[in-house]
This record gives sequence, C-alpha cells and structure tokens, in this order.
Amino acid sequence: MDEIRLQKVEALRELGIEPYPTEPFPINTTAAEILRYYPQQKLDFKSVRLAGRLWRKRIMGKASFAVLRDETGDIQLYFQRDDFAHQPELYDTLFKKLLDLGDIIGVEGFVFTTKTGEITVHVQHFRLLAKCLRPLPIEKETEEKTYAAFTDPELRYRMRYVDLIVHVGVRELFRRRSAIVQAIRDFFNERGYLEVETPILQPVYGGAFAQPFTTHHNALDMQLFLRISNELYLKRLIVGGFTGVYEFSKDFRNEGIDRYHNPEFTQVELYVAYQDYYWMMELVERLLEAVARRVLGTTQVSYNGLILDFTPPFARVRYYEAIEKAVGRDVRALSEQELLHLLTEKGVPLPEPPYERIDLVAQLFDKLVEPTLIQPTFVLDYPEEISPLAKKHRSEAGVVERFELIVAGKELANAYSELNDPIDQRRRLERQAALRAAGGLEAMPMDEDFLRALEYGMPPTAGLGLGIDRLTMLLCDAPSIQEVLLFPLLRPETPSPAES
RNA sequence: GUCCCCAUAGCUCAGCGGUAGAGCAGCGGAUUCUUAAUCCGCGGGCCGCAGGUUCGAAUCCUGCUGGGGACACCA
Repeated sequence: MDEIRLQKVEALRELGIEPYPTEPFPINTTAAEILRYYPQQKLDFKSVRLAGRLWRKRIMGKASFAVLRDETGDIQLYFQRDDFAHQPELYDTLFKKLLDLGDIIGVEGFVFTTKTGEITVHVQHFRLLAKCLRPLPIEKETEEKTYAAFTDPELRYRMRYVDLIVHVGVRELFRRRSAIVQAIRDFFNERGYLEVETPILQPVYGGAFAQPFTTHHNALDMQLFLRISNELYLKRLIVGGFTGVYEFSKDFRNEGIDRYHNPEFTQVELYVAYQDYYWMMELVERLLEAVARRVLGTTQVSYNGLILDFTPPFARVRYYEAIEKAVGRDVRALSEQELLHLLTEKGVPLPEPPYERIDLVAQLFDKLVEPTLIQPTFVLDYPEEISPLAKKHRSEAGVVERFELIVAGKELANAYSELNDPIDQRRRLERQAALRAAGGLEAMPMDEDFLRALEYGMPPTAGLGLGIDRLTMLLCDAPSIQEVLLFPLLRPETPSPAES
C-alpha cells in the first residue's frame, strides 16, 4: 500500500473525517444521464447527486476542475473555494490535499456548461465515501494517443477490478455478454422452454469427450466429478416428461488453456422433444439472428477484420463431402493405411496414440476443413464412431444425425437428433468403455442410471450445445476467451517480499 | 508437454558491459474556465528470482518463476 495515502487516512481522521463512513449516499443521477439529457433539459439538473471515483484533478488555485468516473462514464466537476467559505479546509485541505485519484466520493451540485462548452457539475457539497489506498493506473489520452495505458494482460486479468475501473470498454464488453445471455434466455422462454439447474457435482461424468476434474465428498466418502457437460441430466428430464428444457451450464474440463479454452467455461444446452436436428438447425439460425440483432442491431458481425454474416439461412455441408472437397477423395472408402498415407501427403500431423481409423478421418476434418469455414456453416452427418450420443442417420449407414455450427474456423455449437434407443446407446457406451480400457483418457464412462432412464423411453428429441464464451468472443470481436471471462484461470501469483 | 518472445519506478516504456532514465501518477509551491491543464522545485528502484562469466552485469550465459504467442492436446 501507498505510505503517503496511509498518512492521509490519519490526517483525515484528525480532521474529523472518516475515510470509510457508514452513512449511505443515495444518488439521483449518473454521469451518462446528465450528459445525455442536460442539453435538452429533459430532467431537473438543479440538484444532482452522483458518486464515483475521483479520476482527474486540475487545481487552479481558488477553483478546480475534476473528473468523476461512475459506472456509466466520466463527467467533469467544478469546485470553487468560495463555495466552502464557511469551512475552508474542505477545499484547501480535503479536496486539494487529501483526496487522491481513485478515491470514491459523492458530490451534490448543479449542472452548467463551461466557457469551453463542457457539461459540468458545479459541486456545492461533497463527501469522501471510501479512500483508495493504492494508486490506480490512470490512463491519459489525447485525440491521437493514449498515455500510460494499462495493457499488461497478466495484470488486467489478475486484477480485473482495476481493469474494469480503468477501461470503459471492458465494462461495456461484460454488459454485452450479459445481454447475449439474456437474449438467449428470452428466446427460449418465449418458446416455452423451461430453464433448469442440474448437478455440477456428478458421480459419473459424461456427455462430452474430456478429462474431468475430480473431487471428494467427505460425509459420503465418495469421489465426485465436476461436470464436463450436463447433457445426460437434461435428457433424463426429457424422459421425465418436460418437452423443452435448457440450462446455462458452467462446465469444467481438465485440459489445456489457450486462446479458445479455459478450464471452466459456459455452454447453454437445450433439449426439445419431438424434434430432430433439421428443426434444430433452423432454430439455431433464428436464435443467432435474434441475438445479433438485439445485441448489435445487425446480423453483420465484425470479427478479426472479417464480416461474419449471421443472416439465415447458413451454409450447410455434409461432413464427408466437406473432407472430399478438401482432399479430393472420398475418405469413407479408404483403409487405415490409405488414410495414413493421405495424412502424410497432406502434411497433417498424426493424432496422439492410441488412435483408430476414424481418428485419422477426424484429423483431416479438423486440420483441413474446420479452419477454412469462416462464415457460419452447418457441418452435418458426422461419423457414428465419434458421436456416441447421436441417433443413426435415417438414410445413410455409418453416420449420425448431428451437426456442428462452425464460425470463424471454430466450433460454436453442436447438436444431434438424440439417440433414444437404449439398446444402441448401451452398445455405443460399451465401445467407449473399451476405448477407455485401451488408454483413451477422454472416452466416455458407462452411466447405468442414464441407460436405465432411456430404457423407460425418451421421446425423439433434438439437443443443442452452444458455447457462450465463443459466441461472446464473436459478438464482441474479442481475440481470446480470457477477454470475455471476468476472471480467467491463471497460475497463482508468486508472492513478492514487498507484498504481504 | 514443446518452441519463440517478454519481465527495469504505481502505469507505459527507454537504456543492452562502465555511477539506474523519461512521460504520466506522487510530494512541496504558484494559479478562479481547465481538460494529457500549465509553470517552478522534489522524492521515488532487490533492473522478476538464483547461480555463472567478467576488474566491473539491468545489460552476456545457465536454471527457475510468472505472463504472452504459436504448436500439441481439447475427436
């Protein structure tokens, strides 16, 4: 902490000013409201009360300008010594000496326009509401340049509270993230789907290919897993008779961290009975169109220098046909040896062992097809082997009724006509169990209770998983997932001797 | 896990073998329409950590820690 500021705390108390007062300071307006409505005099601005951080101080002797930053933005303040003639130390000592940039203050006064035309609050009363003991990285900017920008990603993520104070745009991004979630929730609620909450701590994990975090319940002395997906629980609810359920789900995957992956992330999953994946594709088109319009006012989305067009209908391409287009051959007909040869020929690295024939096909898709799909594109009809929870295709053997929505070369959504044949489901999970036994760390474990639920009968159902973080990245033009997570996972801070 | 880059004042950075620097922030002073306010003056550092090379290391080398990027993994 800053030694000088600690001394100021003492000085304040000696003056009889409590640096952390108990009394509330109810406000009646905000910076943005004043700036927006004062020019038209739509509101009464003769006695405004607002609060926020002291952000600039420009003392010119007996008068001063300052800037107050609240949640909505910045507004200029004007202080005159003469206004505090009854108690001169308020201006001479409290304002001029003891208030630091970053201190949280409440002000009361009237709005006027300065000679240079800036809307300003003429402060008649002010009060310190909370002292800031650490200097903030205050950025300064002119038309052309920003000075002392607070840009170190590590500091920004570790101290997101500071990032949020300093960067208006970061606050705006997280408001937009909230608006995206709200738009999706409204879209689903309008259609009568039920928002539910299912277990995060699961005795058996499933619903995706991933390694889980494990934990332990002391009283029951049992191992538990943080969910990697909520899919199997939502399907149990469809068995239970709900026709449409969804959940915004924090999922946890014990895997690497990069620009697109954080160990905990958010998906929304939706299951609707009596529908199939064709229906779901149209729903996803309408959903993303609605979200983009509501959040951005347009379906043309700027992302990483591109314009992504979310106007339906989106492009559709079948999985094997997309690969054939990329490599010039129908890989369904190829043996494992021929596929190995093809990967080498195309310069595609082999997957990590243990791998099977189908993993070579998937590798071709992942390396040669997915990155090339920039505009929103539905890829449909995936191989059965890599889709153990999706229903067999109604007319083609070996593939299932599944689509992924690829945007900007990354998976944004994944959906199936859900597998509801309990015999087939058992067979597929048994195959997963065999893969696990052979060392496949990410193969799904057997879930007998889930199979029992299916045996009671699940209606034909369409299911969807949509990545909220990825969608937020797209709609906020954010270059990494860390930018759209308030508190992305970082290694623990190394304690420095100076701290503590 | 691998490779590359980065780490110097509260923030942003310069310095790259020879006495630690700038701007902003801070402190003292002047200043009643400023807005990167201005003007005068001042303080501020385990140069990420630990070794090594050298007469001498912020600077060169090795290791470690943290971060960023790419790859791998995440079918």
